[in-house]
Parts: sequence; C-alpha cells; structure tokens
Amino acid sequence: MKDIKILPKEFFLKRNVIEIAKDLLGKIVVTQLDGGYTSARIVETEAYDGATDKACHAFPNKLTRRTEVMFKEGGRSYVYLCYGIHHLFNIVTHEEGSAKAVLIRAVEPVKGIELMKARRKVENLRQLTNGPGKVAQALGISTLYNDETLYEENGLIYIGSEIDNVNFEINISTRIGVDYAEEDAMLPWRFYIKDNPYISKK
DNA sequence: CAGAGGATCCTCT
DNA sequence: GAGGATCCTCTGA
Repeated sequence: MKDIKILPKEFFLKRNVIEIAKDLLGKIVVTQLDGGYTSARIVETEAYDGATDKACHAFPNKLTRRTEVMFKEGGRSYVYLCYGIHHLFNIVTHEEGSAKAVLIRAVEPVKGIELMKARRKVENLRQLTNGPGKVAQALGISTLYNDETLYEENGLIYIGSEIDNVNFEINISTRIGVDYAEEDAMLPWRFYIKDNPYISKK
C-alpha cells in the first residue's frame, strides 16, 4: 500500500481552475462515509468557471442557494443532484468570491472495492466509477456532503497524493453533456489520463 | 405556485 | 442510438 499525503488547502487556491483540474488527475479521493473507507485515483476532470462559462451553474457569477458554495473559499465539495437521480461531486477552487469548480468525472478504484460494488450494485470493475454519477455513488457521496472541507486529516472526504506518483499523459477534449452552453461548449476544459480504462468516454 | 429543464445512466433495439 | 427515469432548482407571474 502506497502512502497518501493529504493535499493542503493551498492546492485549491490562487491558481487557475484549469491548472487545478489538470493537477487533480492522478490524485486520490478518500471517503470515510457510511461506515466504510473507499479510495480512488482521479482519472478524468472538467473545469467550470462561473464568471465566464455558460456551462457553469454559477454563470454569470449568479449567486443562488445552489451555487452559493461555489463562491466560498476553495477546497470544499460542491455536490448537486443531476436529472433528479445522480449526485455529482465537484471540488470548489479559488478564493472566496470567485465561483469555480472541478467536476470529478471518473476515478479508478483503489481501496474499498467491495463496498463500491455493493453501493453501485455492479460487479464489473470498469462499470464501477467511469462516469460522474457513478463516482459519487461508489464513493458514497451525496448532496448530504455538499460543502464539506476536503483538506482535513480524518475528514469525511479528502484528496491526497501518492508519494511515488507514476507519470502519465494527459488528453484534453471538450466537456461532456454541455451542448446547451453554446460557444462555451467548445472550450477544451475536459482532462483525462490517456488510455486509462476507467475514463467515461473516448 | 406552476412549468421547464438538466455537468447522467441504464435498457432496449 | 434513442428514450425514459426522476426531482430539485430557478424563473416568472
């Protein structure tokens, strides 16, 4: 088992959300929820920017009850219900007052795989976490865990890096499922680990 | 307070 | 590849 070092709060601040979305690739999400420990390697992310990006719920810097958490200081969760069924897990970035976040679209299961299978009611490893709704379900993340800080030891959810992180190539594409965002649907703000079997789509 | 629509997933064809 | 599930959020009156 590799050691995991928790990312400090600073990781989520004072940098462009694009850079953070890229840097989150290869990092480890740990959850300690519902009496179980699960961890998974992030293999696919998307950046959202409430100031300029029509695909973002907080565009154009629109403050509502739902988007409120995105305006808070980075390093916390933004979880919302999509299509009435799926809980989607995002990581808020930047300083207080700017509404930006990174959607975790796919992960590679590391620990607690049996628990993930039970939560997903799926046996096939590749089907376990290769999509944003699946990620949240497998890790036990729901809107109950909106606005949780992500950088605390023994937190419910935290993000860590492996000591001996392997190298990988990053692929870039347009984001999935945001056709309604007109020209912003063309932004190359989706990032994923090349050839990783757990990404949601080619 | 009604109506519309969605950062998805699963099933069936 | 198409369509349905399902419910919360936001809008406008």
